[in-house]
Amino acid sequence: MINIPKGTKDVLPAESYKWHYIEKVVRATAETFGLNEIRTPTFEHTELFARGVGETTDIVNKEMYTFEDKGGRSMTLKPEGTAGVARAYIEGNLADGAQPVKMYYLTPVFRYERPQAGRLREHHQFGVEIYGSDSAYADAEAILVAKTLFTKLGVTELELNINSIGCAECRAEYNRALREYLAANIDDMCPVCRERYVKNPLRILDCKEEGCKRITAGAPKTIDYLCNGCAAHHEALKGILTSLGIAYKVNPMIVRGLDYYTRTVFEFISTSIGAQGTVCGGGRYNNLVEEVGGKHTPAVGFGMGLERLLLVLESLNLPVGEPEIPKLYIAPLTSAEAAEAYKLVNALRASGISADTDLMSRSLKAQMKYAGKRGYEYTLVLGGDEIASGKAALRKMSDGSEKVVELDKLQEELKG
RNA sequence: GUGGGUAUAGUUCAGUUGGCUAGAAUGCCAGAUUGUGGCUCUGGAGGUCGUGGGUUCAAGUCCCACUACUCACCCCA
Repeated sequence: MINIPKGTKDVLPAESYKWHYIEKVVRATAETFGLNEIRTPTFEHTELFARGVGETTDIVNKEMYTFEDKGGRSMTLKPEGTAGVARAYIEGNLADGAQPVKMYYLTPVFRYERPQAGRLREHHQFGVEIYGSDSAYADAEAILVAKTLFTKLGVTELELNINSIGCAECRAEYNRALREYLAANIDDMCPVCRERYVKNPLRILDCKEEGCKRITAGAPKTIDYLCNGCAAHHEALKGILTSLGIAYKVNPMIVRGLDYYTRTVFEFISTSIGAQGTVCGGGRYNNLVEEVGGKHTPAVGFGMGLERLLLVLESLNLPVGEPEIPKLYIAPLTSAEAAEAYKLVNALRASGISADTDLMSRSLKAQMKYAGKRGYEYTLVLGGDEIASGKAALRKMSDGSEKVVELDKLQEELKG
C-alpha cells in the first residue's frame, strides 16, 4: 500500500462541493472588485524565490521543495503566490498597460514543514495582487477584498491586525534603534534570536520564546520610527478603514516572515481553528518587482489559506455549500431493458439533465437502494410494460410520491 | 528540526491483573419481499492486532527500536 505523502490531503468526491462553493464565492467577490485571474506555473527557477521572498527567511532557508530538472536547472515548487506574479508582471509587460493592474489567483503552494492542525505541506491560497499604485487606497482595497469575502461567507469572528514596518530608509533607522535596545539583553535571548540580531533584528519581535517576549515587550516599535512618507501612508490607511467602518487593531508585533514587505502589513486571525490562526496575511511590497528584475513598481496584496478558511467555516457551523446531487436514476427491471434505459439516460444528458442508470447489472432492489443512498431526486423503473406503453411512474425520492409520465416527455417533466 | 499523545475490521471503538478460535456498532454485499430506496429482521465478505525485535509456558495486552498519524513548538496561509 502506497499512501498519501505527509502533509497532503485528498479532496474526496463527498467533499469536493465545499471547494466548489468556496471557489465560486471567491471568484464572484474578486470580480466585483475588478480583479482578473492570473495563473502562473507551479514551479519556478529557485532564484526567483530566493531573491523575491528573501534569503534570510525560513521559507527559503528550510521549507522549499527544490529539485534539479533534467537540464540541470534548479527549480522550486512555489512556496507562495506573489513572486511568480511579480515575475509575470515583468515578463508579460503588464507595466505597459493600464495601471493599476488588479489580479487574483487560486493556487496550490508547497512548503516542507511538520504538519499540524491548519498546516499542510501542500495547501491552497486565494491571493490578490494590485500593482502600480502607492496609494493607501490600494492597501485598503486589498483588505476590503478579504473582508468582503469573509462577510459573504458569514465569517465575522476574524480579527484584522495591521502594522507598518516602514520602507528601506526608516527600517535602517529602526534596526539601529532596535539593536541598541537589545544589545544589553543579547545574552538572555534564544540562540535563534541572537542570530536574528545580526541578520534581521526585526524578526526577533516575532519570537514566541518567553525570555525573548519579555525582552521585546518594551522594545522600540517600527511604527514609532516611520519616516514622514510611511507615517502618512499608515495614517491614511487607518483613516480609510475607519471611514469604511472596518474594525482593526494596530499590532506592532505583526512583522511577517517574507522579506518583501514594506510599509503596510496585515493579518486576519481566527481563534477557533487551533494554534495556526492566521487565515489571511498580506501587505505592501514596493520593492519586490525591482528585486526580481523589473523597474520600481509599488504593489500590495495578500494570500489567504483556503484550507484554514474552510476550517473556520466548519468550526463556526457556517454554510459550506450543498452536495451536487444528480437528478434522475432509471432502473432497468431486467437486463432486457438495460439498453433502452441507457438510451433514455443519454438523451437526457444530452439536454443537460444529470441522469444515471445501472452499470452493475443489479437487481431492482439493489438499484433502488443505490439510488436512495446517492440521493437522486427522482427514480424511474423501466420494465417491459413501460417500454410497450411509453409511460412510466416517476418517483420523487424525498416523499415517495409517483406520477405517471410519458417517456418521451421526461425532459420537460424534469426541467420544471 | 524539537517535544507530547495515539496506533485492533473500510470507519468509530471495546478487549479485565498477560490466559480458549480477537469482538461490537456502523458501512459494504445479499436475502426476507420473484416490479420499487429509507425502517425492521437474517446471513455473508472483511483483521499477518502499524512494522521489527525482546521478556514469558503463554503477548492485542509488558519492554525496546522504527514507522505512520496527531497536537504543540518553530514558521506561516
